[in-house]
Parts: sequence; C-alpha cells; structure tokens
Amino acid sequence: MASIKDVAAAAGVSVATVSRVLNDHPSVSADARTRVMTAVAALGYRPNAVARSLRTDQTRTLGLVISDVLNPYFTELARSVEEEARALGYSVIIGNADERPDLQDHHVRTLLDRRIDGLLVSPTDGGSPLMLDAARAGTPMVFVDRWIRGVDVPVVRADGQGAVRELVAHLHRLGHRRLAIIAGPAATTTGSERVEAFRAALAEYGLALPDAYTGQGDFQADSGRRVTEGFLDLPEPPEVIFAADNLMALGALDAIRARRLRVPDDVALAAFDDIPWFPHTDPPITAIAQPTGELGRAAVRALVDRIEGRTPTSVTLPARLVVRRSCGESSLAPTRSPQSCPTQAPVQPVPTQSPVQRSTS
Amino acid sequence: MASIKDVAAAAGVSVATVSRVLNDHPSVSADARTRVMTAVAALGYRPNAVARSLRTDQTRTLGLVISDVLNPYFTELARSVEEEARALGYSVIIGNADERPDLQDHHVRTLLDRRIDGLLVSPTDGGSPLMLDAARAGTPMVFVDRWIRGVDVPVVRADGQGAVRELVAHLHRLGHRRLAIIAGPAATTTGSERVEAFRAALAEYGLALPDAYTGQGDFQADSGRRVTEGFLDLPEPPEVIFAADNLMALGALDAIRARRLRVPDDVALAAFDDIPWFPHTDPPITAIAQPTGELGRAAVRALVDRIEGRTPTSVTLPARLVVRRSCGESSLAPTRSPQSCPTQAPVQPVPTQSPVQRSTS
DNA sequence: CTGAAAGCGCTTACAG
DNA sequence: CTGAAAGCGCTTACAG
Repeated sequence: MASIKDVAAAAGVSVATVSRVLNDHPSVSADARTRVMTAVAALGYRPNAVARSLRTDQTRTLGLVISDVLNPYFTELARSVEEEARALGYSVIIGNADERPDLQDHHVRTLLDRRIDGLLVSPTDGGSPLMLDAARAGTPMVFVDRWIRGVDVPVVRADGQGAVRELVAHLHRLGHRRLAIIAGPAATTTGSERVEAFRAALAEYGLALPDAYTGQGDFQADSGRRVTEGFLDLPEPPEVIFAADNLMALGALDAIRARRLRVPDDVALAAFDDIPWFPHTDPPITAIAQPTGELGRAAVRALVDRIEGRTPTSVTLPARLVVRRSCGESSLAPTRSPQSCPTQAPVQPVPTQSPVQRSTS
Repeated sequence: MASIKDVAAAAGVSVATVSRVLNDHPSVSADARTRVMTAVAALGYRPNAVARSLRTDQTRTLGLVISDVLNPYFTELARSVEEEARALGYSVIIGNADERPDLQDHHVRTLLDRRIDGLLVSPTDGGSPLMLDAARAGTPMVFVDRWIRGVDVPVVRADGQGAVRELVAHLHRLGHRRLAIIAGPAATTTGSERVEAFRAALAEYGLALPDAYTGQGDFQADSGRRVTEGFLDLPEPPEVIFAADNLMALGALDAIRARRLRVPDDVALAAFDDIPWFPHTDPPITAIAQPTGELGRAAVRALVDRIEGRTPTSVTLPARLVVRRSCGESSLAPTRSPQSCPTQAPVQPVPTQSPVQRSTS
C-alpha cells in the first residue's frame, strides 16, 4: 500500500508538503497542490489512519458499549448514535455486552486500548472499577439510557415515571388490581427505577406490589419466560404482567402461549420500550415508548462537546404510553375491530405529559 | 496516560525488556519480569494499541459491513461474528450500510483507512469499484449472505432453494394459485436468487409469476408496505404475498392491517428469514429460517484462515421452512387452537432436506 | 538475558 | 511557500 513517501516522490515534493495538502493547510502553492493531488489519484493513496492517530493523539472515533445487540431498542440507539457521529466527523465502534459485566469490561478495555476519543456507555451493572477508573482518569464519557450514581459523567436518558403512571391509570381503569412486574437487574438504573415508578404509581391507587409479584429478570427473553412461569404458578396469579423491557415481554408471551393462555383474557401484558413488532403481535402490545433516536443523537452531541472542550449537558426526555390491546379493551374504544397500526406512527391516545426537559448535570 | 517509557523507568529496565515481557518473549529473566509486572500494575499501564498496530502492521481487527442494523437477521449475524472473532483473538468494527451503496462505500473506505486485517461484507449492490479494487489489491475479504459474482472472494451463505420449493408446495397444497413476491434489489444476490427460486418452484406446478406479481422492494419495511399496496390495488390481487426478507414482511403487515384485511383469510403472507417475533405476530408467520449464527461463525473462520495464511473455504448451508399459520390452516393440522411456539425452537414440521453442504470456492 | 537503535507513517513547530 | 528533523509509542533484529 502506497505511503506518504511514495506520494512525495511521485509529486517531487517533501512529505511535509504532501501532508499539508492532505490536511488543507493554507500555505501550499497551487502548483504543489495539483502535483500532489495528481500523485494521490495515480497511486490510489489513502492516508494511514493508524499513523495519523498515533501522531495526533486523536482517533476521531467514539466507543459505544451497549447492553445487548439483540434488543431492538439498543439497535435503534446504535443506529442513531452512528448517524449523528458521522455527521460530526466521527466513527463509532460498537461493543456488545450481552448484559454481562465481564463482557462489558472486555469491550471498555479494548476500546480504551485503541485510544478512542470518547466513550458512550449503557452500563450493565452498578459500575465496574474499570469504568469508574476510566471516568476518574478523565476519559471523556457519557452515559446513555442507564447510568451510575456518584460518578461525574453526563447522563442522557428517558424519564419513564409519567408514562408508568399513565399505564397504571389505564390498567386500573380496566379493572385490574393484581399487577406484577418483571424487573431488570437491580444494579442497573433502569432495572430499579422502573420497579420504583411502578410501585409508586400503584400506591396512588392504594395498591401494593407484593414480593411475589416482583420477578427478577435480566432484560433478556429467557428471564421473562422464567419469571412469567413463576407468576402463573402462583395460587393467585397476577392479572397483569408488566415487563421492564421488550425482550422480557417476548419471553413472557412465550410462556403464556406455552400454557395455552390468552392475552389479555387470561393475563394482560404491557412492556417498557416500544418496537416495530408490537403493533403486530397477537394481541398488539401496550408499551412505553422512548424517544430512542433523539437520545442517541443527544448522547453523541454531549460526548463530542466534552471531547472538543465544550461543556456537555445531561438530557432527560419523557417517555410516553402507547395503548394497544394487550391489557384489555378500553371502555372508550368502540368495538373490538382490527386497528390500523402503521409501524412508523404508533397509536398514541394518551397525550405526552411534559415537554422536553433539559437539565445540566 | 503512562507509556512504555514510564514503565521502563519505574522497573529500571529498557523499553525493549518491557516490550518483551508484555509479549511473553521467552528470553527475559524472572527478576526483570517481576519488576516489569510490578511497574505495570503500579502505573495501571495499558499498551497503546495504535502504536502497536503501526509497528506490527496488524490491527487484530475485522471489519464487518452489514446491509441494515435494524434488520434482526443482520443483528444476529453481527453478534455471532463478534463472538467467534473474539474467540479467535480479534475485535470487530461494524459498519451499517442501511441498504445504501454510498454508505457502504463510506464504511469500507473508513475500515480500510484503519487498516483492519480483513473485511466481511454483505454487499448492498452489485459491487462498487472501491470494493472490487480492495479485493483485487489483496485485502483479505469474505462475503457473507450476499455476494458478488466474478470476484475471487470466498462466500459464506445459505441456500434457500429447497426451502422455497417446500414453501411453494405448502402454498399449493392449501389451494393458493395466485402467488406474488416482494423482491429485494436485483443487484443483490439475495434480491435476485429468491425471486428465481420462487419462479422456478412455481413453474413446477405449472404456475407463472407475472410481472404484476413481482414487486420491487429494497429489503426495508417501507418498500414492503408500498409494494403490498400495489398488489392489493390490482383488479385481481394475489392470494399470497411472499416477502423476501423479514422487514418487508413487517411493511406488508402494516399495509394489510391499514386496509382492515385479515391474514390469511384475505391474503396469505410468508417471509424469508425467521425472527423471534414471528411466532407471536397475528397470525404467526410462516418463514424460511437461515442458520444465521453458524453462517457468522463460518464467515469469521474463513476470513481468519485467509488472514493467517491458510486456505479459506466457501460454505453454503441449507435454509429450512418453518410453517405457521399465516398462509392458512394446513389440512394436516387438527383445529385452530393456540400453538406453543417457544422462541428458541420454532415449530418445524417439514424436515430439513439436505445435510450441511461445504464446497471449496 | 539485555539494551541501543532503527523504523512503522504520519504531523508540525522551526528555519529559511 | 517549503523542507529537514523530531517525535508519537511501540517492536525487533542486531550486538554484546
């Protein structure tokens, strides 16, 4: 592969001059510039990004460590992150933690070794020493979706509290009183916050959230299946199961189907995170939708601000409830007729409660 | 951040010695080794992968350019690729082409600039000059899923011919005669091969595939929606719509739902690629499943073989039909009762036709 | 077993 | 405007 030396030789200039035209440095004669451009084209020369990074101490690369690539929520997040990063002149390297702290650390370490300019993380756990050290050592970092308390790192996330209250109101209106939740790992913020929001909303209706109705999942499908089986084995099974993410809802559906039970007649089901398939499941699933694309973009902007010396801003955007049929027929709805549910614009009967919130971390 | 010089100074040895212990070179005294290890631990030193890559001319990194991250098929492929690569000591950088040739080229270029050791590609088009040049220039490369004719690059893919024949047999048995397909871009192999397999299978039953029943999609949901609307507007709409991938099937479902039509009563639907949601849609969707994980692993093995000087092998694995209810009730099935459809092991009434096939490219 | 030195492919003050 | 030279952080023959 041609190097800068080859180009310099072909153009009859020094490597310094080649470097200058490649980097659009102003002080280069028009003549030198054209000769270099010609040589570059003739040789099909492409600068070695590795060498450039070593010299400039910047890689123009962002690391993104997500909890699970098989989760459509994170996949959509990753897509918007890459898009925004590209618009700002950065590449992104994705690491998939698969909800495993050890794998998460593996990726953080690898990314750090590659000297990425900044790190976007959705932590799988309460914070590994590695990540905390990196943050303290001054690695530009931003948390997306999930975060870790007590670390001075900006957070970009959705607030689901309002939407969870609306969900509980919806369920209560439909006559449901025995509500259960499949929670995510307590060590993650989304794992604990969603349970707490649910518990608080139930309390407003004088309803308790007994331990038997609080199943411990890990955000993956299998755990949703397992926890649901436990719920259904109870002497008094819940009337509603609220899965704290879409994959556990998938697992719950599997378990319910396996017992030949019907949703919502035998058990109602709702999920956190909306995905394109939810309007099409049998029945369509009521879900809490996050502004995923906007979160990804805001996270990149915050990280790039941090990298380029500006002050990064934490961002919290509201999630919203999308009512479908999996919790029962709303008395407001006319009759049980097939609904039109285009993927891009899900039905949204309940208005978004609060405007975009921005707060400085 | 500490460099190798700092470690050498702290340990009282030369940087050469530090490098040797870091790389497990045999000729280092036990004493020197322990002093270096101690210094490394004390400083929290981590070798700079950028510098190492520049010096050794290898990055231990594979590039993976996939057609669309939002497509669960590619997401599963990416996961298995990363897993196998990690097992073999490589990292992988994913580039998402979003079915756009220009974006694909952007990622190939970026990856090449970073001097990845090898490239795994599922081409979005018939082959950009950039990619063809890279292949000719000797960049280690392997095609996964989709490929390009006339280039000497190993291919790892699934053969769907047998499964498509089984699908058509299934449809014919159910009494369907007007069958339509939503095809992918003709410039991609999977875009054209699936149509041809479908056409050939229809011919065996004396059925034609008229132009009006051949819709041009781009493997993304919107195109499935658009093409389906066209089909439904026909004076004589098809009885079955076969979507050449899962996202176009999602779009088709949207379009069908929007018209308040029912699957399979008004139109039957089948898809290429099986995904965890298909058992749960309304109705569960009949699909052709690829051995995705195995494809990803085989592709990595082929690429690493190529990189490390061994002879890479092309691999073709059979796809298989998974019958569900979206094409109508099979006369074999007892009654319309809810089925048990665990995500992990979809119902597979039709036996896999051929054993694993391996052929050298 | 160990160190001094060269060199990977760039960028960038420094002189001219 | 241009080039010679230093240096980014490593690895690896080469000598000893």
